[in-house]
Amino acid sequence: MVLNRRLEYGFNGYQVPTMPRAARSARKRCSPKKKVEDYSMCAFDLLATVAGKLLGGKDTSSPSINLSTKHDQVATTGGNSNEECQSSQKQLELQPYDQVASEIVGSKPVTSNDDPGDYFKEAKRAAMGFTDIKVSSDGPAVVTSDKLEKNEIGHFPESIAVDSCPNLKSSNYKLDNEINRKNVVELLECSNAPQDNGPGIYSLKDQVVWDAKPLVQISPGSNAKMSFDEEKSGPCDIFSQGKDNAVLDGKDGDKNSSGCTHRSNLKNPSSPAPCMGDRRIRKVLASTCQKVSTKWKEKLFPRHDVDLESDNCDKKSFYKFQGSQQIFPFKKRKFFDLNCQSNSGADIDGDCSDGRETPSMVGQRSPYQAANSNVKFRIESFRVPELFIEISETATVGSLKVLYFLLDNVLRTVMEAVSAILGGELRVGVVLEGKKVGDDSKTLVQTGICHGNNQVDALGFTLEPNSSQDVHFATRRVGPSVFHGSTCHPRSRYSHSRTELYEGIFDEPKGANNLGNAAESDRGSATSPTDLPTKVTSDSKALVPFSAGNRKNLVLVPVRRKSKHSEIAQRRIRRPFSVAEVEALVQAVEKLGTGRWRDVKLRAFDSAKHRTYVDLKDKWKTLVHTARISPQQRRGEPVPQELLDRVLTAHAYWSQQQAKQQLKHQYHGHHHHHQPETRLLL
DNA sequence: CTTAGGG
DNA sequence: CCCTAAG
Repeated sequence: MVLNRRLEYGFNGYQVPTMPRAARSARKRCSPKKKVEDYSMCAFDLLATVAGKLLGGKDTSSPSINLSTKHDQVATTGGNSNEECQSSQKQLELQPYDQVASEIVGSKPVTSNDDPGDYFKEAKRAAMGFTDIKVSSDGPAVVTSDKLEKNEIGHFPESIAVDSCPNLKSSNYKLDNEINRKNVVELLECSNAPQDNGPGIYSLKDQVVWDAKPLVQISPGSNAKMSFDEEKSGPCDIFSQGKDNAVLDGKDGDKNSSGCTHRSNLKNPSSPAPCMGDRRIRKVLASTCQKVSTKWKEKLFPRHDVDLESDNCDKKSFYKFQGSQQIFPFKKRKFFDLNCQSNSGADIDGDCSDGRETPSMVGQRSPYQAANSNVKFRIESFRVPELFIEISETATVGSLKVLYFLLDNVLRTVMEAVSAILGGELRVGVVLEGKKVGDDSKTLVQTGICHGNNQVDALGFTLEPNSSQDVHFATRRVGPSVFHGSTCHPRSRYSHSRTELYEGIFDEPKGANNLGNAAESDRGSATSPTDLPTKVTSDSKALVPFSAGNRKNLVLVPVRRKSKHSEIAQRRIRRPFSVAEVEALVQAVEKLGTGRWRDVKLRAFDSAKHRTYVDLKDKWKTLVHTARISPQQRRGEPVPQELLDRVLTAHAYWSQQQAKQQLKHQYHGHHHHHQPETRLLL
């Protein structure tokens, strides 16, 4: 028995802060709405990119970067700040892809006969687009999680400082301390609302961060100064604010970007972060992302005339760098396909089966330091997308803030996700009608799973951490995710049928159809994303992104879904109404009218779980429209004219009734109004 | 939760 | 189909 259903993935429980309503509406006009998961996914994507960039290095020897968070004040003073690596720091380590691949796929072939746990684990991982990621939380690192736990705020409560190499003059790099930062986000939000140039600064988030298009590149190799010294200015300019104008002085012996041969054995936490030259963040206009970059530039530096092209010498080295590295096609597309699930399902095909490409470890590493926490984890393999961030050499601190914000967010998201997802073993649970099916030895029949359709609908899977050492994650961070509906049992090996998992295959009831009998999946009780929780709910551990005087900056807020089945909303698959359904609908409406969709639903589609009253209402709407247009303009399965005629008739009738009712009310409301209601009934 | 409409 | 303001 095979029940293909769509699986939904996401960073359970995490939401990306939303922007103010006003900004939202503005943005709405320009870009399609995105859902929380999209942001999360994108964040992940971006992070992958950034991390890859940071971690990458042609010398795949042992590139690694340190991601550490400090609890203490992040006094980014002098190169000294690098005392960093305390025992508790995060370490990302890149390792040859193949090695990992074999570990994931090879050594643990997942077949239907194997432990479902592995199966889902892989599926989940794949869905996350990190098939090739591996995290090991061994070593002294693990210990650190405790600290995090203690922290009320959550894992990465405090700001993560994107620390630069020692070369960077701390005096100028006050991003962290001096800027009374209202937090980048806040700045963004406040400063935004600029003239109505549309989305305003928010587009930054959208374009740069979440779109995951290549936009940011961090090129550690050069010591260019941040440039972009913006002119002061414009209202939209959030970068030129008072002291924020300090210009980063990235001076130092610059090595050409490609040349950073850094040594540092990042693996050794105690050793100062190797700084390959200065860390420079600059804008890059990769041909592939030119458009985006431009956009970004426009948004961030509205009036800046900086000519990216003429971005001096660095440009040269930059391109060199770029060229030398292998751009890894991050199958973003695929990534999203998995998540967004095409309705037709046709879009998803074998292409996904090649989930593993050779990771290109490219780029140069730079000390990348996050502040505050002490959890360590290691990424042994990382898929590197294309390119990213870019900031000029003379950008002001203000602009840095933006970058900071971006990176911070991304990093956090990734770290969280990685930790949560890969930090521990995952356990698969089977849930039937809300109850867990504990006995794995029972047969499907015994548990009733293979029975009626109802059972099937009630079948779900949970994926939850199983690591005792990561209780923290298990309890708070990762709400059990639920794969709503799925195959009764994993079939075939994952590597080949992976895509099948993602397909929400819905076998349309052909021909004679049962308006509702068919086992039809339903998106389930997906909870709709809520807006940014700016408040802490005692049990959700959500954070207050920013509060005055609080350095803690924005973070992804863990949100506990009300539903135990924490799923991320996903657009339902399209299920065209069959003629039979239309027939049923028409009949019901003829009887009940057009204002009682609830009743219509109960009357004619009670058993069709996937047809909500709203759906029925919408269908009626389209039916009316269809009936009014010429047959040539109609699409889809043709609806008998007879039915369409009835639709028009019924529609006319009930519309009249409705008008009648309204008039009646009006009449009663205004006793002086004596217009005979019948007058309009003609 | 339902309606009613716009997207 | 989705999203939501309204009721």
